[in-house]
Amino acid sequence: MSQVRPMRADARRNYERLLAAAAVAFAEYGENASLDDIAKRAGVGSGTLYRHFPTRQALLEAAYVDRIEAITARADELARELPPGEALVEWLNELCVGTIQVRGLKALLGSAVTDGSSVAVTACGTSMKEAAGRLVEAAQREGTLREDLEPIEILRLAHGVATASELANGQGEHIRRYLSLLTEGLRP
Amino acid sequence: MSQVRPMRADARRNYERLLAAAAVAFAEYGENASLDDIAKRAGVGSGTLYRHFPTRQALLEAAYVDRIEAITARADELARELPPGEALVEWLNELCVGTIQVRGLKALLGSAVTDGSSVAVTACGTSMKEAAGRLVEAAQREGTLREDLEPIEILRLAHGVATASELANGQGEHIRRYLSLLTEGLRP
DNA sequence: AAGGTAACCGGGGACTGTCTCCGTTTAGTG
DNA sequence: CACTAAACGGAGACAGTCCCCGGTTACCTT
Repeated sequence: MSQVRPMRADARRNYERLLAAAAVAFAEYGENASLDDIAKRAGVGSGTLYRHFPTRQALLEAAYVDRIEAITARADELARELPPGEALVEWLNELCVGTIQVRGLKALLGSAVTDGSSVAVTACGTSMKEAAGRLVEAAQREGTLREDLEPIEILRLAHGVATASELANGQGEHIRRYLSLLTEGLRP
Repeated sequence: MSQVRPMRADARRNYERLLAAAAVAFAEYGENASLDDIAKRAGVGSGTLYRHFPTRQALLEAAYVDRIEAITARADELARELPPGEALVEWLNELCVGTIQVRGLKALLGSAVTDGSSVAVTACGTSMKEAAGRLVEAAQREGTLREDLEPIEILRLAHGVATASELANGQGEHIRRYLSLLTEGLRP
């Protein structure tokens, strides 16, 4: 029932070009890069862009799937290398760093963990939740993480930490500090 | 040396109208409300708007000064009613609620605690920092708050909590929970 | 190999928003 | 009342989003 027919050659070519151009543009100008400009860079008309990617979100997600995959893969890598609690914290740290440094990624990850967000981002949203879920469960089993925390809550809190750190200086220099404030609490 | 001459009557009138229209528009459409539309609602030309408020930030701040004042005043009120530690937490909770519920306020408060933000928001930024400073210092003296925390860091973290809570469902229902996760830490 | 057709392309154009410029109006003064 | 500096306002230049549809082309079929 799904579209059995493969993409026509020119369609696929333009799709790839758009993706490449989008990655460059989002990295340079952030999530609000001009879509028409992206189309121009890719050497296609804006109509073509909007046909392949109906929304900015769709393009954003497509341009960053590989990076999302890298992040989720990193979760399992850390799980093998470190004790559960440390693995989780380290992963959250790297996640926050990526969120801030890769312009445009923040918007994507944000809507990925937003309740009731569009269907378009469900794909990367669920894989992030699964990756977080494995680390969270392991840490809870180990006894270094509260039992009542959902994986998605951890992701949201990480997003909050990234936001707070971003306010500090735009770079991610305060991530480790704010992350440890979160894990340790604010009491002496 | 400052401008001794008072505003011309028509100027003041338009200024007030713009402020009122801005408050309505920001509340309705959020921080990205159309500025030309605000001018139209106020019954003035867009040139007049831009003359009185050169940037969106300037208008945003002017429209919400009273609310900022209410928030800072609330800090002292809570300081009188509750023990320092509880006063701080309660204030942060109310701050987060306001941040989320009053559309447009988030952007303002965000740039108010951003390092190296424009001079335009310094006014409300410093009064927020002072209000937070009083609560923070009292709590630290009481021994219920880490010594190494700066007031502005608390404000940034509160912004992060508001962001995380906003991701959950758009309303502020998770604020109390995320705030207590922050104060208590993530360990069991 | 040629031809038919569904899929695809591209950019023109309508729309919305930002922000400036400058001719016109008006409040306040003497 | 007249004069002037201050303030007004809206047209218009510019940029971005997104749709629409006449023209093109890749991929079948025979």
